[in-house]
Amino acid sequence: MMSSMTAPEHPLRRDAARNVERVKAAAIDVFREVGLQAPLEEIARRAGVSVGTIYNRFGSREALIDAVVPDVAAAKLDAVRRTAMEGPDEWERLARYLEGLCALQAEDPALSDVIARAYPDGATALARVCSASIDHAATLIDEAHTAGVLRARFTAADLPALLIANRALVGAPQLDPEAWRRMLDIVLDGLRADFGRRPRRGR
Amino acid sequence: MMSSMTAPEHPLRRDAARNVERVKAAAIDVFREVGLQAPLEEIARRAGVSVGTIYNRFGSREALIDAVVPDVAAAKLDAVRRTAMEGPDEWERLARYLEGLCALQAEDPALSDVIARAYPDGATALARVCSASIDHAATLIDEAHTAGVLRARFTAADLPALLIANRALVGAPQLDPEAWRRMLDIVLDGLRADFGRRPRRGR
DNA sequence: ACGGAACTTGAGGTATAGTTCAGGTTCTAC
DNA sequence: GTAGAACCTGAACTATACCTCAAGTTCCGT
Repeated sequence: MMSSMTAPEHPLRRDAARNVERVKAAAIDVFREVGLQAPLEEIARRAGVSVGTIYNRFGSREALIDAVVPDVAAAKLDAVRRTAMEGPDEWERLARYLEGLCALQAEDPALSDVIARAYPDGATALARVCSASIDHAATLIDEAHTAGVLRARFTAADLPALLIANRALVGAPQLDPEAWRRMLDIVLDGLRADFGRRPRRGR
Repeated sequence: MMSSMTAPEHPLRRDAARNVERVKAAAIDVFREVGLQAPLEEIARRAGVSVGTIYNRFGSREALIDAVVPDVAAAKLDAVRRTAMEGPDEWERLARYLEGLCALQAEDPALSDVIARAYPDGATALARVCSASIDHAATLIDEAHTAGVLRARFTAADLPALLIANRALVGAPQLDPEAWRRMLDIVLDGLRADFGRRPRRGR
């Protein structure tokens, strides 16, 4: 259950504390369903409080996101990380990590936004969680380069593009829900070190 | 210059005709600058008329788009097609066509929407132009398959995903303006027929 | 040069969503 | 049991953008 560690500024009145929990729970649900830009009205409705209460308790959407998303995100990102690290070699670990991130995006709009860094600037706790994930990916990328299994031109700086692109795919209602996976397979093939391929770029 | 062939229903009054042209010109500009979801108010402002006039003359945003975008889109798509057809072989023609489409998306938000099929359903003339382009791509894909230079699993059905993903890249202000090109290079490498690559998918 | 059809205007109504705050309610310490 | 702080509510205001229509303006044939 894990007590939600928001510093006990001045002990909240009991009803207020209860509302905070209700709002958090509702926020998690709604964010998961529609993404981080979900209307606060909907969260309030779901929590059985008025919007005013959300502003009273959290101050802003950013703060609500920052109070609610980092824990969830960290847990899921960590699960992906752990799974990926079971890969037998540098390539497989990187590939599984990227695949894990993309799969997370496909199954959870909130995480899709998080992973593509589509969240308000003020969410600093969330930014921290995100950085950790990116750092980890950067490490995997380095290791893959060192092992010579990753195309040389691909760097950690190209990661956001991959995740932003995938966010568009998983969020496109017109596409087959598995479309992202086919694209990712193509990208992963493109990412492997070039086994005697002539470089493109005729002009 | 090419007279804009909108059937002369009942000959428009001179001032009205002039406004139609102004609105069209403004719409082309604004769509190019911000995409097909541009506020009609902005187009009206730019044309020096009121929104009412746009509705009077075109009836809806869809109709305005359909009156203005297909010509422009057809011309640009055709240019890309022609350039691509100069490629020396099946692969090069396909690669250049895809690259051309993506480059169009990068330089023109309106076309980015068109190419990713992000326009209202009612724009039937535009849909026709789009279909032509997709048909052409499908042909290039077929030919590449026949020539054995394209990974077997990639079909014309995967095209929209590529273009939707690229739209996200060219529209992401946080990314390097050349990021889409690096991703595309990776994808193109992934698209080439597998020269003795072990297939992925360990699990 | 004028009458009426054609055209334009822009304010107003709709809808979505954010954000605030005066006033009413509820809790809790005493 | 009650005072008063803490809390909550929801209407009100802001902003964006769509779409409409009554009233006013412009054009053009005669």
